[in-house]
Amino acid sequence: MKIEIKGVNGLDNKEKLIISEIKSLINLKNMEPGEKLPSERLLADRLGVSRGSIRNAIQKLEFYGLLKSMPQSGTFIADLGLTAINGMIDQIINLPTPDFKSLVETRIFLELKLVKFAAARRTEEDLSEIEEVLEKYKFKVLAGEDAVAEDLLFHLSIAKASHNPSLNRLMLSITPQIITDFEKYHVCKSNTALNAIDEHQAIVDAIRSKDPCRAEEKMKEHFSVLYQYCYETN
Amino acid sequence: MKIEIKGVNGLDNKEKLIISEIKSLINLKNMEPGEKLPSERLLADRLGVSRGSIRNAIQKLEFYGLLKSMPQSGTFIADLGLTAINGMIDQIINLPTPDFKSLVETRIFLELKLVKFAAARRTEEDLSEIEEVLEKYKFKVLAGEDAVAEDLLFHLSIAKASHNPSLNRLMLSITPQIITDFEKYHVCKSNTALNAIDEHQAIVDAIRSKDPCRAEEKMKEHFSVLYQYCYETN
DNA sequence: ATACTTAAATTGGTTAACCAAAATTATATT
DNA sequence: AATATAATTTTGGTTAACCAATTTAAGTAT
Repeated sequence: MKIEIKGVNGLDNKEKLIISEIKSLINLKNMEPGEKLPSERLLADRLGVSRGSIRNAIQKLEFYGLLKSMPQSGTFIADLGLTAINGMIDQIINLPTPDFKSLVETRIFLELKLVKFAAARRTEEDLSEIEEVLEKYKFKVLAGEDAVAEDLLFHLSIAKASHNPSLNRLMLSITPQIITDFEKYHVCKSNTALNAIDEHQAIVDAIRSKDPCRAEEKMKEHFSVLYQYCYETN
Repeated sequence: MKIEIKGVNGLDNKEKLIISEIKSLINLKNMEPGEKLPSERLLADRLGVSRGSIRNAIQKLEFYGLLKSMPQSGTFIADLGLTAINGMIDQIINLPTPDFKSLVETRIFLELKLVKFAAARRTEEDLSEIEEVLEKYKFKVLAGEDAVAEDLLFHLSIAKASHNPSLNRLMLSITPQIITDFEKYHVCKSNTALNAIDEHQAIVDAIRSKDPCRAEEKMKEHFSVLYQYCYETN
């Protein structure tokens, strides 16, 4: 039995409630940001839920950098000031689940930058890794087999070579959703197309030459079909 | 007692180990992606750790869209193919902790796009929300008070108006780290500067006029000092 | 044989008890 | 009185038992 993974991000109602309650408590106690949050036990008791639920909610807020748990010490609030904390939590709670178009838009935007950085900053090791992945991709395509995974790894290897962990992280987090949506909407049947090989090769050549502009240009060409799909419905 | 929140992202060694073991198990059993992961109990037993630790690791991978837990049913692997799963997990485990420069670079890159989208897509409601936040910012600055929080909320309100949840999410996740690093490195003392008011106002004007190019231009001006800081050390 | 019903087993989620490290308080020593 | 030391409390992390929904298997009537 297969199942669809969707709504990767986003919080369920219980998480939203607990996070909201935590926010209220921070305000109520007029806590100094940078100080400790009440202990998990106290929070659990105060909100009438288990510690596990509290820990789960804390982990979500840790992802956004608002909290940080220290073993045997406590959970600390980011030193942002109450106003900022409130504003951020409100936005986090109300953040809509990204739709397909947002994801595609983000991916194109991201990858055009990532490939520029990669061309500018790639090491010899990065380059050989990219080329290695490309070879595997070629092999699969020429064998007439499905090469979605190899295509994905090619793009991820470029993201890695960008040497910007922050952007790389975003790339990693939106990639699976895009891939699965792709297959759902049947947007891209060209993963096995032969011309994609040339496009990939052109990108690698630009990266090898350390030519950011050309790299971006070639990536844009590679995304042309996707680009149209994304903006024709505007 | 205050503490510094750092290394927001990134996994600790135990998490890395468990995730790595899960990867091995998926490969060992040659599991079909899209299918169920072994149950938490079985994983905990197999890896010699508690279910809680397994659940923690699963939640991390859920963030990257590789897994999805369904109540009373099981944890499902994203339908990406084994090769892709392996590649992604390897990259996730080895993802470096973003340094300050990466974050600043990402923020500038992000916000230049977010403000363009905001100018193109903002609703009347978005606009009045942005203007409201700006007024609060002005008030604080003119009163000679610290306005870091209000500055932050201004930028977040623009991010929201971009109507791209995916980019907005990234913006939210890097913001606290940047703010705290700012104060640490003393990069920007100009948060209370009067000229920042004019810069913010110019950005809002462009958004009101639905002029994406001008919005981006004004945002670039607003970031000029930061921009220099980010790239002068190149 | 097939379709339907029912009972047992499995699952992720929840709760409560336990652990070791850290922080705090109390005590002793100079 | 100030400082160092030891006992106690508090903390996040871990483990184990429990719950309800789901899934699977067995049973039964058609």
